[in-house]
Amino acid sequence: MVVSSSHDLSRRMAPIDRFGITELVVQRIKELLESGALKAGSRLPPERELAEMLNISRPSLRTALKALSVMGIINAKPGAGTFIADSLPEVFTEPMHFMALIHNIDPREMFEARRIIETGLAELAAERASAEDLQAIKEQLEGMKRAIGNTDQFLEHDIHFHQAIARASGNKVMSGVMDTIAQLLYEMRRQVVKRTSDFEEAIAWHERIYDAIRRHDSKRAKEAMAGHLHAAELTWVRETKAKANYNSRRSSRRRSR
Amino acid sequence: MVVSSSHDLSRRMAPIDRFGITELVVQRIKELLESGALKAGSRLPPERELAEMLNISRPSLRTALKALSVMGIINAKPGAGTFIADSLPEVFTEPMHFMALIHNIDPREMFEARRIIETGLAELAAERASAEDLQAIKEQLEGMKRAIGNTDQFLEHDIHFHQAIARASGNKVMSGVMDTIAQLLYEMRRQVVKRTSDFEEAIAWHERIYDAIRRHDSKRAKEAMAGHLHAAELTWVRETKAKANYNSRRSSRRRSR
DNA sequence: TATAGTGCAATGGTCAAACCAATTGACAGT
DNA sequence: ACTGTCAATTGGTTTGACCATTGCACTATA
Repeated sequence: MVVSSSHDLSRRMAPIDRFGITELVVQRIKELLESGALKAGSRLPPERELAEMLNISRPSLRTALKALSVMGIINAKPGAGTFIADSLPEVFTEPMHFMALIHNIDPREMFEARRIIETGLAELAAERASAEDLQAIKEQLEGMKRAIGNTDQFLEHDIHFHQAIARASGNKVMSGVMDTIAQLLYEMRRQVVKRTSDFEEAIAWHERIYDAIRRHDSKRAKEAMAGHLHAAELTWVRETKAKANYNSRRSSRRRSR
Repeated sequence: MVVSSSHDLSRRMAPIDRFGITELVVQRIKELLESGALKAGSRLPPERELAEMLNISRPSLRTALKALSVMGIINAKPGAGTFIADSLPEVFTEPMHFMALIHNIDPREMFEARRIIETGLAELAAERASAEDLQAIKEQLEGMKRAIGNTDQFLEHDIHFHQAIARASGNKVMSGVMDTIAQLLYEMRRQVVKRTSDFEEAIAWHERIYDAIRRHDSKRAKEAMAGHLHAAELTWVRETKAKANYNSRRSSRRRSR
């Protein structure tokens, strides 16, 4: 009776090692990426083999892989295999979504974040934009002009315009964050309002931004971007309030029946 | 033959219908958060019940939950239950790690991102910092002074100093991104060098930043933060090069045996 | 009565085996 | 040379069981 817990104790001696098997697999993938054994576009071994290699069951491995898949790190195709994502355009989207939902992020806060990030990006883009970068930005600008009257198509080019600037900045981290925030704002906007009328004003701002970047005038590029985003935020607030008034009028009318 | 592809085309118009069950569960959780049925700290139903509610198997549900767990959205405790995270300090860490690994992100790029974000945060903090915010920042500054000579402890206060400023800015999105980048940079730094000697210089910069924020001088706060980060980057480059030289000397010595 | 110990139930964690579904690629027929 | 077909490969899902940890109520004891 007295001696009973000898091996129990030795098992308790390593309590901090308590990582889930999933986290260990994720860590392992990281190491493989770091060592160069895996890189963008690489095909992972089939799940059954990989599970055997790691000496874990296939469901356990799948759990970890699915977690990476949800984050957009890997893509799995039945019949083909599982691949490391070639580019990571949406790594921050899910986390950002949940952050916004759980913390009740004010859209103003996101506009503020976008202002800081995109003014910085515009500044960098003006310093570094190559001929190809400028061409890409210009194409989106002209796409916007052609899309006057078509709100969806216009917004599409609008997004791509800002993405082109972000890419021209040469900073992948910043451009990834920017892209996520912008995407989220456009989603919210689309939920609030379907039609927007200020095509000309938006184009004028974008013209100014493009022109400044083309001349490698970082100071002007920064100012133009700041002005544009300020105007965009005002527009958004106006649209939202209109919608809110409309809704409250509807609901009060409904209540008064 | 001429008419054939009518419905084929219409089927190609909606290729995104391919959702896995995992993504549907994640989507469902999002909806529950949006509707207010779940909020920060909420306890989810036990897996067995939840699986039955959603009419899916428990492993399938678990896969989705584990994905959220890896992202830091939920915490699961055996015997207790699964809970929505009360705060989300680390939502961006995993995605950022993988982005850095896959895209071979240059540390200079991260310093650049940090410069843009933190100068913006310092500016906002100077405008908005409350008495409590200032107190929190000051405490970390004094902690740094007490920790002179103890690199690890010093860096700890250094991180918290910047986090305190981020919180004072009132912008959770930006502060989350900043925190992730800073964390990653400190990790890299810790791998490269164990001892740093410029305690006094670092403290001088932090003093300037704190002072500017305390006086609500946003322009000076911004400049001080920019100067500090510039100096920090130079230090990092110097340390890295020293380590690289040391390594290359070692390896060439090894080769010449 | 209060407190500490003990055991049971609830809950998350893992595994095994089997089957389904989609894709790919080789093979046969034209 | 082209095209349709079928089988092998591979990811997707389920069922069922068992283990490990925690929480809590119950009980024995001071």
